[in-house]
Amino acid sequence: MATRSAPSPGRRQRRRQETIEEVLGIAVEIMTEQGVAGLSIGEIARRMGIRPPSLYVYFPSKNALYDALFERGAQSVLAAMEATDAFSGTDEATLEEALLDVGRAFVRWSLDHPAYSQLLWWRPVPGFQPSEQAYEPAVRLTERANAVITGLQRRGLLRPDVPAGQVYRDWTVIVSGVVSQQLANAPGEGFDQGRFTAALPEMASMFARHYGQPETASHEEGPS
Amino acid sequence: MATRSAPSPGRRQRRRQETIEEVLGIAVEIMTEQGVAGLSIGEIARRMGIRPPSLYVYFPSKNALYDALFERGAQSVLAAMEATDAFSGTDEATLEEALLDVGRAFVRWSLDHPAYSQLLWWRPVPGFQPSEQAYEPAVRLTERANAVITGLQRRGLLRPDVPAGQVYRDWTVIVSGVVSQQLANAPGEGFDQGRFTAALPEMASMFARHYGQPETASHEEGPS
DNA sequence: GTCTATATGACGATAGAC
DNA sequence: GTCTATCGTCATATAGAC
Repeated sequence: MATRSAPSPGRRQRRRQETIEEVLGIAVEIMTEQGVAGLSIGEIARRMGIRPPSLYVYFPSKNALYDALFERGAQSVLAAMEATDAFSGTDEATLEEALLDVGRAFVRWSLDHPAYSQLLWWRPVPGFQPSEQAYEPAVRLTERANAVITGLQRRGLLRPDVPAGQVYRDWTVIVSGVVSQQLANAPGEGFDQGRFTAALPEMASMFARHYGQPETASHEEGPS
Repeated sequence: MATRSAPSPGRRQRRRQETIEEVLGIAVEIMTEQGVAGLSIGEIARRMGIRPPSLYVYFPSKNALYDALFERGAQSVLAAMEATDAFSGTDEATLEEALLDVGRAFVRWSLDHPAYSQLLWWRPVPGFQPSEQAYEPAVRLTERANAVITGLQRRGLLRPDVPAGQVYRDWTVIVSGVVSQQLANAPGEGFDQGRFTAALPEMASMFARHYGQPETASHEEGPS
């Protein structure tokens, strides 16, 4: 009898990866519509035209699926932040500009990806804890953001009497407050129309006045 | 045969109310342990020593239970805020003191009631929308908080060129940012040990400097 | 009025046929 | 790799004992 020739390992793996991507994409769709906790294996299978057990070939459990989604989201926000001027080495911006730059990028990403935001920044899934691997991009983001603050400090743009960690913490509080208020109270408004995102510029101005180095320009403070 | 005399309506209703309170208390316990979405009718019944269907005598559905919890939580936070100096008429505080007072009270309540906080400020339950009745205390809280800002404005403690609504929005952003960061990243630390709650005083100071009326004391500006 | 007993359908998950 | 069959648990609903 005729035997179908086996597909090459490369092709099989590529096809498998395509299916995994399809699952993740549909999962994000469902989470966006129903909330993160509203995701169900059955609904994914229904939309893919397969039976629920078939999904267990790609993900051993629902939490493993959440883990893959967490990692994907963390990579996405990290990439979005790396693309900002403030994150890419050449920063000639003022303190206020740099703060507004990173704040805007973070808030914009969060509102553009509300499902990922809920999964990453809140804990809506009872039993789920992200694995170390899934969390790693988020750790890198924290490190990079801290490095930005340290860079501002090195350039003399920050008050010397305040530790960089405090500046990081406080700007993080403000930015996450904007995200949290906008997502909770008016998630449909988006970044450009958001009544809370509109607070960002004034917040950056206030923050820069408070934590910025007053007067003294930072250029050429070498020995006279 | 002996017939048990029927309990008086008053007694019956009191007993019913006690049971409802017990259900709500246990529900809060479970939500605190497992997260808001982790609440289940079966677990409540198990802890009460009854069968799940018995609970439907008191609540017609799980969402009705969430609704009662929402209302209870909203009443609780409203009461906590009403107890602050800033909310109770006699406010002789400075702008910074008043802001810190309300911010501290709100953050403290939120950290003391993490389950209610998730239910009230985020939307962790897929199908649930609070009823108007359940939401009413939250509306009152917003009105009262806005009135506090207006009162500060009337006393001349706020910059006249900034609308009161903006001051309300921005202080809300900061306070909710503290809550969100503390609950998401270190929920066990509590108010007094919290690494993010520690940011509140400096935030109030920064905020008061930025939005406060500079110099000019507000006392006796009548005709000379 | 309050409970138990019981049933339905959805869910996450596993075993095994093909 | 996908299916059917099945399990245990969940929210929910109804019937009926007491």
